[in-house]
Amino acid sequence: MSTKDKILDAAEELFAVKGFNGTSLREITSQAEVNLAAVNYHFGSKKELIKAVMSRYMNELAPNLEKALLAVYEKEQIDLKEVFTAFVQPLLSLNQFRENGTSNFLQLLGRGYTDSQGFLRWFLTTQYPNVIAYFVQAVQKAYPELTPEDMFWRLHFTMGTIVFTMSSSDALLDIAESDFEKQLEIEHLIEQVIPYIAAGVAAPLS
Amino acid sequence: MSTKDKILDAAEELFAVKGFNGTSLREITSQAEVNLAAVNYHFGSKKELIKAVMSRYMNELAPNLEKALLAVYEKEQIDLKEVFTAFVQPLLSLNQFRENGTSNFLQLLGRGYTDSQGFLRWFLTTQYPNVIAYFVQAVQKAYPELTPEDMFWRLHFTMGTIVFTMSSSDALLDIAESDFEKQLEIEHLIEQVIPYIAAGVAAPLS
DNA sequence: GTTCAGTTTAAACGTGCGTTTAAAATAGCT
DNA sequence: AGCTATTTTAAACGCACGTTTAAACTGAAC
Repeated sequence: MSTKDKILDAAEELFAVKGFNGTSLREITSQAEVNLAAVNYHFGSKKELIKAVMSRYMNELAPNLEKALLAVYEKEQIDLKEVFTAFVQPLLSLNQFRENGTSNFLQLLGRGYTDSQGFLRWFLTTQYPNVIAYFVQAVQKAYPELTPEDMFWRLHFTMGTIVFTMSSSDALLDIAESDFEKQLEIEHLIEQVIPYIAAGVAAPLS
Repeated sequence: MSTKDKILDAAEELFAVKGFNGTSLREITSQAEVNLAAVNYHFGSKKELIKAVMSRYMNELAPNLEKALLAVYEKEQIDLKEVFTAFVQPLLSLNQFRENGTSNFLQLLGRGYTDSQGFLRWFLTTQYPNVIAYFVQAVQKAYPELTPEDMFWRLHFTMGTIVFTMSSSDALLDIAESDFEKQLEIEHLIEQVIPYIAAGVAAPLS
């Protein structure tokens, strides 16, 4: 495996667990068993490394997500839950792309939103605008009474739910397992969250 | 104003905007116009300062919150929305306690959850267990069909929504204001979020 | 006026960070 | 084999951080 890939793999894992700010290049290169300077040689800077880690996933995920969301949009009648369910398969298929792919990616997403003040928001909206556009389209068609302003807020609330849940998903799953004494996986978490956010977005207008 | 209070005020403001990790003691003491060493003299360490900032709010908030939640619990019939609405007055009254109190506190809450890996969760559950207990009690009475496991997940999702929304509330309100061309306040955000989380927690069981 | 606990101050300490440097090692090509 | 471009390496750089030190200052008590 190339030095570049070794760095990407180690960085992905550590970033997911400890956040971007909380992970040093020394930890990454130590876990990857490469020289410290290799990060700056291959990626230029820590910030570029973060982008590279995210891009590896987004380039895999975005086409699948766009396809799934468009498919939902084409339907005559859309249930809001279908819109959110459209995310499930593309996300779960990340497990075939990389080991622990789904969980790692979602955690990275969470880290990116809460760590480096808005950088990831910029990255996603500028680099992958179609995903967001198709998603909004589908929600609008499923729930046309929703005003743009209500939509704005509810989608941000939804983003918050996802992002927070996923960035602390390891801890949550641990607590839940010890509390309820059964083994839980990320799929279980996804199953739980979809009805919640679908109901939230579909809440009656005041 | 005492040095201690000057430090607490400056720290609160900076922590809310830039997070705990993102704020250095030098920034705090510079804004407070006190000597750098004063933090360690008066508080012992940065971690203790963080606790002190949070405690100042929680000691004010916790009694009001407990009272409001107990009042809801005493009712014969509880609508879930009432449980969440019980938070509103105690939270808004923080604005009389300190300028920008509501917004600062909610942002701090968000920072605390996503910054320092679980420290705030420990702090809240051990130092203010009644708030959480009364809240769970009320939800349970409002929606008795909810199993403990479903309750567990939905309350964490709710926490995520609140915490994420509030930790980025300044940015969100800015975007919303420029998009919809009207002036928005934190109260507006609270109005929006309550139907969302109430519907989420009340979602039908699958 | 002296004493003394409490407070403030400037300076320094040690540590860990991201990044840079320049030499050494490696791999590809003729 | 010899040259060249790429990659790896050890070491150091400069900086910012939280914390500690010890001296200077303050204000009330006697």
